[in-house]
Amino acid sequence: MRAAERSAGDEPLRAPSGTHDILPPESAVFEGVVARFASRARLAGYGLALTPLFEELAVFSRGVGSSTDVVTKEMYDFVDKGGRHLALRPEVTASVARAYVQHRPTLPWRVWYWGPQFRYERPQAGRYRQFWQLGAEVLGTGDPDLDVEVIELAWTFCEGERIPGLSLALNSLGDGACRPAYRERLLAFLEPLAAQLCPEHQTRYRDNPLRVLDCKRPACRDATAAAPTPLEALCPSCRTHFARVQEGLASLGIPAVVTPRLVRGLDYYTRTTFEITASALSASQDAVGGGGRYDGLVAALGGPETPGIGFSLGLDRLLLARGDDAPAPEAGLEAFVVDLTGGGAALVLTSRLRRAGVAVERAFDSRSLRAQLRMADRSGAAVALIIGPAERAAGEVRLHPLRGGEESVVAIEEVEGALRALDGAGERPRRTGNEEQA
RNA sequence: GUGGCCGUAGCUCAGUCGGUUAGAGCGCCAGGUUGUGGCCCUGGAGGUCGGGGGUUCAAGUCCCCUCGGUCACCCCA
Repeated sequence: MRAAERSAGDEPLRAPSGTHDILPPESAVFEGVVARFASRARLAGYGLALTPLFEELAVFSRGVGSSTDVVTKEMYDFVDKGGRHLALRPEVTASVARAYVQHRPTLPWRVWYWGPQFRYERPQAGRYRQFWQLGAEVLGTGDPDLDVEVIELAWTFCEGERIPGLSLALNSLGDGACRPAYRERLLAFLEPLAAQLCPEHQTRYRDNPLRVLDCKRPACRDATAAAPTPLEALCPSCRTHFARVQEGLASLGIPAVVTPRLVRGLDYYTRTTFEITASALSASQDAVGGGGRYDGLVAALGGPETPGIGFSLGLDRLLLARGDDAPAPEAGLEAFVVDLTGGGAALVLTSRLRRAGVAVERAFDSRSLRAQLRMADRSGAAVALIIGPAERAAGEVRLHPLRGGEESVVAIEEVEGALRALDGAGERPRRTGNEEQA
C-alpha cells in the first residue's frame, strides 16, 4: 500500500498515527502549564530558545549517539529538495548545543524551551510520535551546585503542578576519565554471560553495554544481578562531584533516591543523571521527565570543551499524570452582542469594544433573539448587549446581565463605562437569585 | 517491529437465534413565547453500521482479508 494511494482514498482525513490535536477547552490547561514553566524559568535567569524543529541529521547522530534507539530506529529523517539529509528533532538538547556552537553566546548560557519532538515509535498511552516537552539547559559550568539547581527546577516545577506520586531517581555515570575503564570492566563481565542475556542484547551489548543494566527483561536482570555499576567505578573527582550533588539536594530538602542502574537512553550523558517518575502513570511509561550532565556534547558537535546540564519534561505525560482535572476554563468573555437589526450594529460595536480591550463575542446569520441569547448564555459572557430596532433608533444598548442582576438601557457611547461599572460591582459576589431555581 | 482488544449518528452506547424502514441519551437546529437565555415540552436534521470480498432467500449480526483506533512488549518524555 503506497502512501499516495492511501491518501487518495475517500476515507476521512485524520491526524497521523501517534499525533493528536490539542483543542479548546483542554488546550487551555496545556497553555497554563507552559506559562507557569516560563515564569519559573525566568526567575532563574533562563531565556527562551526556539530552535528549528528539524536539523541536519548529524546533529542527532553525533550528538545523541549513533547506537541509541532514538537515532537508529526512531528518527523521522528525510532528504529535502536540496539534497540535505535532515531529521525532525527527536529531542532538543542536541539542538541547543548546536545553537551554542553556532552562535557562541557568553557563558554561562541558560535557556529554556518548549515545543514538539518526533520519534517514530508505536504509539501507546503516554507515548506519541509527536510529543511535547518543556526543558531547560545550562552550558558553561561544571559546578555541582548547578546540577542541584537544575534538578531543583525540574523537581519543584513538577511538585507545583500537583502531580501525585512523584519520585526522583539519581545516578552518576562517570566522565571521560573513568567511564572508558568502567565500560571495559562491564564488557568483561558481560562477555561470558552473553548467551544468557535477552535476545535483543545478546549482540547489542557490545555497542552499548551500559544499556543492559537498564534492560527490564528478566533474562538481563538475572544475568547482570552482580554486575559492577558505574557508581562503584567512579574516579575520585566524579565521586566528589556526585557527593556534592547529593549534599546539595539534601540541603534543599529534595528527596533523591540513588539508583545505580539508572542509565538513560542517550549517549551524551556524563556524571549526574536523573529521572522523575509519577506513580499515576503506567509502570512502563512512568517517566515524566529526565535529564543530566553532558560535558562532552558541545565538543562532539565541533565546539570547544564546554560542560552542560539540562532536563526535559514530557508535557503530555505531565497532564496525564495529573489526571482528568482539566478545569473547563471559562471563555473569559465579558460581553456578547445580540443584534436584531441585521448584524451591522454588532459589527461596529464589537470592533469598538475589542479595540478598547473588552473581550466580546457576537452571533452571526441574523438568528432569532432566542437563539442569540442562548448563544450568549453558553458563551460564558457576563452580559448580553442587545440592540434591536428600538435601541438602534434611540442610539441605545440594552444591557442584559446573564448571571443575575437587573437589565438596564444605556446610550451606546457609554457601553464601556457601564460594563466597567458592572465589572466593579461583580467583584463583591452578589447573588441576586435567578440562578439555579428548583 | 511483535502481540491482545475494539470499530453502529458529532459524543457515549443499545441492537435478541441472521429476519420488515438501524434505535436511545447527550449535543446541534427550529418552534412553544411576533423582543428575552438557562428549566420544561414538541418537532427536525444528522448513518457508506470503518472498507472490500464471501456464506445465505436474507448480514450491523457469521467467515476471510484489509484499514483504522487502542492497550501492552521494546524504548523513552
